[in-house]
Amino acid sequence: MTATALLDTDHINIDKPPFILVDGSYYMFRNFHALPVTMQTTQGLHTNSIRGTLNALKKLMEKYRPTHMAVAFDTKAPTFRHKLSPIYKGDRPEMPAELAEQIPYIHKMIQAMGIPLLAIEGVEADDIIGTLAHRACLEGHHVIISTGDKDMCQLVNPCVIVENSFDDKRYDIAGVKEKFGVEPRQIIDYLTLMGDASDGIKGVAGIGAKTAQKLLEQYDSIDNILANVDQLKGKQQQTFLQSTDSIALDKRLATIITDLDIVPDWETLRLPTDPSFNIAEKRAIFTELEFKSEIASLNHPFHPSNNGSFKAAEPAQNAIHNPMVEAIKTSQDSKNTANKQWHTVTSQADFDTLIQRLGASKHFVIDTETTDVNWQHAELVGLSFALQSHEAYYVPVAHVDEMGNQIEQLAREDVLAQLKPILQNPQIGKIGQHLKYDAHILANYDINLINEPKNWAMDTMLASYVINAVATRHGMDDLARHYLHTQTITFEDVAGKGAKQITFDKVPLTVASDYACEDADITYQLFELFSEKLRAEPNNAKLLHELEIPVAQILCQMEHDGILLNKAFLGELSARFDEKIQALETVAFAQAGETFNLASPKQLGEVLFDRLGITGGKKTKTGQYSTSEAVLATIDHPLIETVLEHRSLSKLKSTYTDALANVADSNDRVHTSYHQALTTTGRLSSTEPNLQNIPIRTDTGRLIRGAFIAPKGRKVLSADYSQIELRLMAHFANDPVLIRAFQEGHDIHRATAAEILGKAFDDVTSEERRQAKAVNFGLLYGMSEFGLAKQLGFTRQQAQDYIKLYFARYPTVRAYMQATRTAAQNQGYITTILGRKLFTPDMQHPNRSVRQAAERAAINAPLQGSAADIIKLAMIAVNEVLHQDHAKMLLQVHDELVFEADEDKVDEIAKLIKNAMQDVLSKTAKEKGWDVDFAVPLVVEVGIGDNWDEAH
DNA sequence: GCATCATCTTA
DNA sequence: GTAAGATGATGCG
Repeated sequence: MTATALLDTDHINIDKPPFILVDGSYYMFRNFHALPVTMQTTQGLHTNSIRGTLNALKKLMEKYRPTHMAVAFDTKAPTFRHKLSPIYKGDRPEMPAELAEQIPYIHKMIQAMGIPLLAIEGVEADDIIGTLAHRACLEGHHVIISTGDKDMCQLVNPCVIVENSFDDKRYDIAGVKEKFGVEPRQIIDYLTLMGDASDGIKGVAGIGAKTAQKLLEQYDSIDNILANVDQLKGKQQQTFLQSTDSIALDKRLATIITDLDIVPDWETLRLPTDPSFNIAEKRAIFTELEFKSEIASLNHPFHPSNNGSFKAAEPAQNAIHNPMVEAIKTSQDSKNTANKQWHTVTSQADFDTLIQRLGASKHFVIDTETTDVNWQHAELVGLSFALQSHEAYYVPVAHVDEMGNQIEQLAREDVLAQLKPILQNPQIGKIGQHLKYDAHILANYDINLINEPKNWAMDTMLASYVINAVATRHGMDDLARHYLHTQTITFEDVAGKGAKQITFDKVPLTVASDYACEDADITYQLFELFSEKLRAEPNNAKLLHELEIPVAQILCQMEHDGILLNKAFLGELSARFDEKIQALETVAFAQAGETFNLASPKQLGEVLFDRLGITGGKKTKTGQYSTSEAVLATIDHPLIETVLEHRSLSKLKSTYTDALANVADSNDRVHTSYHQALTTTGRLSSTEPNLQNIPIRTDTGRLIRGAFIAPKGRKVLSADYSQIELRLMAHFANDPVLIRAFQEGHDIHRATAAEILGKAFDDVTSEERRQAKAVNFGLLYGMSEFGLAKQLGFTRQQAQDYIKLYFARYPTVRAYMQATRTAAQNQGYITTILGRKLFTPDMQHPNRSVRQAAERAAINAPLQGSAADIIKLAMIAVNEVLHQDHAKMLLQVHDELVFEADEDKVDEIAKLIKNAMQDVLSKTAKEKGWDVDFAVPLVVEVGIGDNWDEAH
């Protein structure tokens, strides 16, 4: 019996929020198949179904603001339908393990959210929903059943609507008619006639959706069809007569029960109205699931980015939303439940106590919170501290309320004045995550954190990098996840992202304090963990304290100083380039016979290969024509030269002349950022702007280097290591021929050519030298004959022969390459000259090309990595001999250091630098306890000029 | 508004 | 063939 007959719908109050009944089992399955199975926590728990179910529930609650709700689930226990029919749902395959593991989490999550969950052993979710919908109707509620199961449409009546939040389709009475062509009350018969294999309903043979619809339109019900079976045609009549038994069974299977013996207690189906309800449980489960935005919602329930968090319905006119009060509740709660002691320090008395503890400590964590990731524009907003795990302090110094008004807090200058002696005292070690940034910020307030390497007890980012550069990225959130299995509150969680992001001073204080305290706390926990790891591997500790930390402090100084630009000159170049670019564009359009965007590879490809009919176009992996220089160079057409020149000038203008002028400060100095924990080999990288890829190869490009100058009375000085990676290869391979060539100071490429070709050194042609150079570089990059052939325009056979010849002359090099490969394969890492372990993933990868790429990287890693070690050490050595008043180290470009130096002392300074750099292994490394016996001389070439072009 | 692709710059 | 970062175009939301 369906509910309709019993209903008197006049008393239903549609102004009240509807009672929402959710088919939990449907959402669980549907989301599992709809969302990628790659959604997993770092622990490998699949979360696609959990995530999808959560989103569906949130969407429903947002939409209807219900006061009452229930989610029903099937259980594993057999139901009466199983007893009725042996095939009922019998064909269904075993539930995938990836889904099964999610079920307990889905249940736990729903319960944590305070949503009534109904799962009754031996009862199907459909029947629970049917019964509750029926009861709710009788009591005058408007009901929405959320499911994608069409069977449920039998429950639709004037007060029950079925809705699918997957496709947003709603079925009221008219909707059901439109979709199925029958009344909701006929759905059971409709299903019985046509059958439903997935539900074990056999149906009547030969009857599908269309016939079922037609029959029910004509006869209204199966009972009536059977009563008039004689009217049916021969075959159909036969089938019906034979099917009466199975029809009866199918009908029972298809009928959703609406009168189960369960009495809903409406109070137990009421949703909580307080967003902080169960917050600890919510936090716990979302943390375990690594649902960052959900955690953020808990921390900051009224943030604009938080549009999906659960907010229970309340009459709008009564709502007194006080974000601060709510935020305090949530953060208090989180502190208590996690058993953490996080404090916000706003009174002088509390701060005095903190200062006392900091001053008496051996070391502590410090972290600064600011208004900007770029230290040049950042304002200090607060500082957090940790002296032990699970305890942290946040001292706000420039927070404002949502109106932008100052809030009660200690004054920034007072706080900093009291901290300064402690922060500058190297006897009290500072611990931090990416301390270079904090050092920049504090320097802006005249506090010097880079006075001595010892002042930094640890930088957790650098420690992680030294321990294993590739296991994880080295941001704090990554480290917390990887090493502490903790999902932290991210900055985006508290401040939003993109255009809507707010600055940290506007984040409500309690939320900000939690975030900042967590950072300090996590950093302390990482410090303890990494200290342990570093004790186990003393060379890593040495790399951190004797190499990376001193380098970080030097980089801080270099970034702070910045290099002077000749902005007027850059402006001239821009104008000149622009003029030429315009002219080239006109020419290109004439040559192409049409106008198009020259900067668009897509349009250019179409013009060249489709319209001008040029053949030999190569496609990129996305299927469009490649128009890279290498491809265009093989084409003979006047348009090509124009395009290439246009491209080259556009590149120079947009990437260099325009961009550099834009990032210069008010004193015309540019401050790059060096990233010290990014590359897989130990190299630095440079961003905003990247000053490690300033042009030099072409004359036009090289002009840009002329814009890097020194102030009046100073010169630009450049010092670079000559052939450092090849020297390292000679050393590692211990190759007598190469070592002798370096010892005798020969041009190494010419010497290589002479050796391979069996010629006298002076008889080597420039073409032969070029080829030898390509092979030498190829070796450093783990070359294949294919790659070499491409580089030199050789056939594969020629390339193979050439390599063979090389290895015949340099057998030790071949042995070294093979030994590196083996080491990477067997131990999973290679080591650099200072013993840095560089892990080599994918050496056993089943995909051949991935594996070969890994092998090439493994061959290159000790060479590039050792060169990186050497120049880092050189920076330290040079810094020790340099007088800050007379010269500044400004740039590092992998094998080159760039300085500005007083003109009258520049020759003397050049000698100091050259010697410090050349002696870095024989002297500096040894002083710091690395025992390196380097077989070839390190040679440094120094240039001096009025700009970087002249100096190089 | 944001992510990805193709291209080009360096050591 | 190694290691990086920036740009404009393009396509998705």
